[in-house]
Parts: sequence; C-alpha cells; structure tokens
Amino acid sequence: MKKNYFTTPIYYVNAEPHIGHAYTTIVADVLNRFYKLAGYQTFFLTGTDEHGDKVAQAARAAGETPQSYADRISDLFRALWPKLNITNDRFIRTTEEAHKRVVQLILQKVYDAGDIYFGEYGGHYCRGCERFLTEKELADGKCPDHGTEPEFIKEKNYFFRMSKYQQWLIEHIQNHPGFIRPERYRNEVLAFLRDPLEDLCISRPKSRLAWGIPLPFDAEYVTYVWFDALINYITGLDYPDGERFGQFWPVCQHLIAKDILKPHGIYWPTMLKSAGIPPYQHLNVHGYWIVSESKMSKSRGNIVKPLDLKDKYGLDAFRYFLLREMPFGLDSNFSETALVSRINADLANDLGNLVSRTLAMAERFLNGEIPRPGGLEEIDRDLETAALCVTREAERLIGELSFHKFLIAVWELINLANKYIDTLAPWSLAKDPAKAERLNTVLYQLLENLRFVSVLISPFMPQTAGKIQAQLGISEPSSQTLASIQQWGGLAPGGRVYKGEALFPRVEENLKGAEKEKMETTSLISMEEFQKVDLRVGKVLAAENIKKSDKLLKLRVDIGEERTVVAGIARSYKPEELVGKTIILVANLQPTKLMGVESQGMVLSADSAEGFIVATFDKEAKVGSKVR
RNA sequence: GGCGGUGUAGCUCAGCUGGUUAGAGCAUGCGGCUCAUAUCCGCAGUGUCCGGGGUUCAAGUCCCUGCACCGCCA
Repeated sequence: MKKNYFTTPIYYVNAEPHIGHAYTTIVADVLNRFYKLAGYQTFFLTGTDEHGDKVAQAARAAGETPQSYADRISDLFRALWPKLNITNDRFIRTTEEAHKRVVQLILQKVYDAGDIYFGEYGGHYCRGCERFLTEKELADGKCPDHGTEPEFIKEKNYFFRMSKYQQWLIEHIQNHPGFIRPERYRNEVLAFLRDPLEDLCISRPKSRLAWGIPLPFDAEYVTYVWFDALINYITGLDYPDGERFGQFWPVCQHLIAKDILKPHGIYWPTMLKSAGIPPYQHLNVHGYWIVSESKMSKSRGNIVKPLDLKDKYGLDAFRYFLLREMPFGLDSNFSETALVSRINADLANDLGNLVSRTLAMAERFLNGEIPRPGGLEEIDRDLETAALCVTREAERLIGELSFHKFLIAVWELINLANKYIDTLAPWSLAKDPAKAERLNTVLYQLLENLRFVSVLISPFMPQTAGKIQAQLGISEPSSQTLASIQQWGGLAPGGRVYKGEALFPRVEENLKGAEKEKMETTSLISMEEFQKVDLRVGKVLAAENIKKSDKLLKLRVDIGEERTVVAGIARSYKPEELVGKTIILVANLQPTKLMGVESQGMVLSADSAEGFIVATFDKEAKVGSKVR
C-alpha cells in the first residue's frame, strides 16, 4: 500500500493560534484526506513546540511556570483543530518524555559522528532580555527595550558542524527538484547556500536558560530550541524502533510557512544526514495571508479576526476559501468581502444551487427515485467525460499542491452541469410523456455528476460532501473513494434521493451592510439643494411594456402637463396595475433615452419584500402639486 | 547595504520553454429560461501588460536600468 506522511510545524506556544496556523493545518488536512481517499495509508502529525527562551519569557510575563504556561497555550491549539475538522493522527508536544529521549538520542548520534564540537561564541548580551542581541537590534549601542548597554560576553557552547554537509545538501537539492517546493523557495535556499554555511550553535548554558532539554553529554547545557523542535517529526513516528517510523519515513511531506524555511530547508536535512537518517521527501512552503480589515467589519466598529469568520460563515466555506483563494506558495489577501464573494458566487450560486435544482427536479419529476438511464447522446457523454477527466487530473494537481487549480477544475464541471440543465431543460421533457426515458437519462447523468462532485470536494469540504451524499441516498459514505469515481455509473437506479436544506445560503446581510455604509457616507445637503429637485404629484394615464425589455415600463403621466416616463418596475407591476395610480415624479430630471424611448422624469420607488413598490399618498393628492 | 520576489481589465489574479486580434473569475450592462438558494444560461465591453532603454523578423514573456511595494539576511 502506498504511504504518505504529513506534518505541520509544531506551533510555538508563545502566541495564540491565528489564520496562518489554521491555513497550514487545513492544507495538511486536505492532503491527508485526499490521499486517504486515493487509497494511501497516511499519517498526519501536528503539535506544539514548547521549549526555549521566548516561552520562558512569556511564562514569566504571565506569572506562570514555563510548563503550566505551555500546557495552557498547547491546549488552545489542541482544542482548535477539531473545530476545523482536522484529522491529525497525533498531537505531539516537545515537553513529552518520549520526545526528550529522542532528542537526546539524536544529539548523542551526531556527537558520536564527530559533528558536535565545543567552542566559544561572543556577543552583545542584554541582562534585561536575558539573551544575545544582534548588531542590527542595537539602537545606539543600547538595547532598544531596556535602554541599557549590553555586555560583550564570551560564552562556551556546543556547535553542530553544519558546514560539513553544505555540499551534500546543495547536490541533494539540485538532484531532487521537488525536495523544496514551490521552486521559488528552492531557489532561495540554493541562493543562501552559495555562501559558506556557518556552524549552528545548538546549546544554551543552563545558567542562562534552564527551559530546555539537557544535552546528554554535558548536563550544564540545554538544547537550542530549533534542534529540539525539528526532531518532533521523527518522534511523532516513534523513532527509532516504532513500527510507524519504518512505514512513514522518509515518505514525509512537511508543510510550513515561508518564515521557517531556513530551519527546515537547511538545519533539518543536515541534522538528519549527520544522524544517518534519510532526508524527508518534500518540504512544501506556503506564503502569508495578508489580512486587511474589511470595510464591512470596520463600519460595524468591531474588528473581526479571520479565525472567527469560520463560525460566522461556516467551516466548509472557510476551508474552501483558504484553499481556493491562495495559490500555494504565494501571499494572498484575506478579507471578509472576498470570503463573502466566494460564498455567494461559488458555493451558493454554482454548487449549492446546482444541488438544489437537480434534487428538486428528481423529487418533482421522478418522485425522488434514482432513474435508470436510457441511451446516451453526445451531450450526455460530454458530461461524463468531463467528470472523469477531473478525477484523472486530481492526483496530479493535488500532488503538485495546486489546490486552487484543482478547485477551478471542479467548478468547471459544476458549471458544465448547469449548462447541461439549461440546454436540455428537463422541465420541458417532464411535460411530454413520450420523453420520459430521455428525462430519466438526463436526471441520472445529473445525479451521478453530483456524486462525482461530492467525492472530489470531500477533502476540502467534508461536511458538505457528506450532506450531498446523504441527499443522494448514499448510505455508506466510506464507499465513496477516488476509486469509486474512476468509472461513471456508480449511483444505483432505484435508490431514493431527497432535497435537503440549502447547502450554502446566500449571504445577503452584507449587501445590506454595504448599502448601509453607502447611506452613511451620503453627504448632507442643504435645504436649497433639496429644493432644486422638482417633485410633482402625477397620475398614471397609461402604461405599456417596452418590447425587448423585461424591466422597463413606458408610462404616460399627468403632472399638469403630460410626460412620458420610463420606469424600471416591470418585474413588480403589470402595466394595468399602474393606470390610475397617483405617484411622485421627479419632474426636472435631465431627459434620457432608455431602450429608444425618451424618459422625461423618474418615478419614486423603494425596495420591499416583493420587489420595487412605487411611492403613493395615503389620501388623494392634487395632480401637479409640488411635493415637499 | 546584500540576496530574492512582486508590479497585467474597476477588484482578485492566470499567462510554461518569446510567435497570430493579451486571458479567467468577481463586479457592470443587455438578453433568454423558470427546475432552482432573485439562482442558471448566453452576449457585451473596457487594458500606455509599472516607467525608460536594448536584443530579436517577433517581448507581458529575455537583457540592462529606474520607480513602487514585500520578504529574507547582515
């Protein structure tokens, strides 16, 4: 059985989870779910990174011990993942005893290989910060936080001979194009490796920092946090003797954001090399979410955290948005407006409505029974071919992390199904008993297509996929694997389908929010300016449709003189309903031609639940009089 | 200061190894349908492809240079 192992970084517990953590973990989850669907045996690891200076400092600031502080923040992460429907197999913490043993084992191995030496390191040490400051951090030679001059301290430490493996690493990256991907990050690492690599300081004296894993060969020192943290990826597989390590190493794919490229692209492979462990398969590097406060949330005076939006709009929509919007590797913008736009356009209008209309027709025309299809015509085969084509593309696109391209492909299939419906108009077929078999075929193709779509989207939107499959009467969702959509026709005739709730209700609230904002920003006008508008009481003398327009009506209105007016209210009023009505007309509006008819004014109207309604008076007003 | 990235329609972005009238989605306008979540389908646009040079028969695509923004490093 083919295998795959996915990891997220173990998240550093000096801050609470945010959108970036969520994205990395959701991507790992999508991969994990997809490869399971494709029949792989998988393992998925995430967790928290808990040692080191910053955690010790954050704990001190919070008045806690490092351990209790780490426990608390680690729990925040652990509690978040189920809410995002994450299917990790293990949650690892670097403060676990098992991990400490593995770190010490690796240190000993590297030490025994002769790759660790004791040396002296000098730097600007700030007692307030309890750490070394770089030249750049210094402001006028002083610590920017404490305003004190740091001491130049020489400190003895252990160093990992990273430089020894520089050439090996360069060659490995060059010989394995997918080792670090996308390519931009591979190039970045190669560029970095053009300069001589410095050896890595891997210890901290206990006198300065006690919150770490003791070195096995010198009890006076603890391990540098990165050397400790990276090793989690093999601890998670129960290195060295665990069965999982044999199964899932080195078929390992790390997922990281670009900020931790160097430790993963350089420290980690050289550490593995020194310890005699083969390197991982892929390092998958993604970009940042640029979060701009959307106007929507600003105008309401409350700043919305991206992660909170999953509760507001639903988890699947949130997951879909993250994977659809960001080309893997690049930075992308995150905004509530963009999220709402994706929900309405892609999820409600395209997918949700397709499911809704298909199942409604199956219920209405076939009493909810999955029909037996008859002979296929070309257009029916085209739908099949397109669906099978997306299935075939899936493994390639997901394999190269092109999630957005894959989702585009699925949505092309969804659009094709919508076109298929429009072209074949099943509602017309249903009116003609002679076309019953044709109707059966068309609806079968549509239902089967929904089955394909549900399987294809299931790694991204597991809840939604489940809902669609339930509506299709599929009793065993576990049967719906990638293999099940290698062939058309898996949906068994005779089964029952039913139309459920709308999968994704349109988000209308925000439209109102935008309108509200527009109103708020409308500037104030003076009485004089208002009086420039000549509003008159008018009586509708005649009304008729304008041909070729379904929105416009042509009216003749008496305001003391007769005016021709074109009004965009044909969807709400039949011409005869308007005749005799007393209305309000803007009488001094610049005349304009609409659909070839000159309009000499504008009828006042407003929105209502039933569409446009025209403004009238509650008692009889005098025709032609001024409205104030 | 060094290294790298980005700059294409109102918005968000595709455009591989240079090759006919530069694309998609959203938004906009018009039309069609009525099964459907006022949804769907069709049609219609709009662009000094950041500026300036250069290479070439041919450059959004390659080279040089300038500007703007963003990373990483020192």
